[in-house]
Amino acid sequence: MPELPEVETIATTLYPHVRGAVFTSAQLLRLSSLHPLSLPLNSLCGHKISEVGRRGKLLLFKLVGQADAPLQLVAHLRMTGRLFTASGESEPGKHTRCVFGLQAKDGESKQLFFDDTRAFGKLLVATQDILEKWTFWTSLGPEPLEMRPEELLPRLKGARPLKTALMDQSVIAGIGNIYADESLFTAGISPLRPASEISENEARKLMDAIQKILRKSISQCGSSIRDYRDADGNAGAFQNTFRVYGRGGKECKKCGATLIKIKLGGRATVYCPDCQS
DNA sequence: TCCTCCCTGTTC
DNA sequence: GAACAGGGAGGA
Repeated sequence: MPELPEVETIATTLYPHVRGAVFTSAQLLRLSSLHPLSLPLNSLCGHKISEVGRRGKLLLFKLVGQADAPLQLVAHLRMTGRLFTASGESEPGKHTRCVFGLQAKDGESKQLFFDDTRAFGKLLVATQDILEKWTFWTSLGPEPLEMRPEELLPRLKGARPLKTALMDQSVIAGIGNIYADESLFTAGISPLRPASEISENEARKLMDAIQKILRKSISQCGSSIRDYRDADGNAGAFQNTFRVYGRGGKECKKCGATLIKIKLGGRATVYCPDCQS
């Protein structure tokens, strides 16, 4: 499920395939895959891709048009969304939600596919004005890899569990279930601790852990659970180094205790009762 | 602030 | 044939 490291990997691997390409067509195969605030997909036609980036878990295509307001194509992949290119004329698959026609820099025709098995993902074509009407966008928290260690503590407010706060995209952008559990284990802090009761020292430790885990995962092209692949169809490798995520009931790799699995905010949560307090 | 719903494929 | 996976929207 694409979180920050996976989206970063997709942006990096997709960019060489689409750099300088111009949208020539857009076909939406499932209405609900388009965000309600979006302009029609075919407003992209004639626009050239200048950059592929990321903000939190959102994948951003920066576009250059003729005269009108600059557009961006924003993709939220949620659990099972995939973006990849194909050369020539490929047929949409069972789970293809959108197909774009592209004319590459060298004149070659390509396609950009948005596949999404569970159809939770969304595409959004937007001007800056539209983005500013999207409260999720305007309330996105800072990028964890650009935060200083002391920046986390003041953002951890309220009595809710620390893990719930970490997954709140307005607190810090890009962290989902996997990296929340893994970061908390690395920092040695229980996911159940009330967010507002974290000490300055613990918040620094947690920020360090988050950055370490995210960087390590990016260096291994992310984690592949079931569906995730980068734009070249390759799986990541970070799932092989999970210490708690998906390991409920198994032995803690550090102390041997049995890892506890609970539900927190409706999400599976795994932690070590001895290593995390 | 917490719960349910959205989706579909896989596992129990 | 039910439980589970899960980010975010929207409602209680």
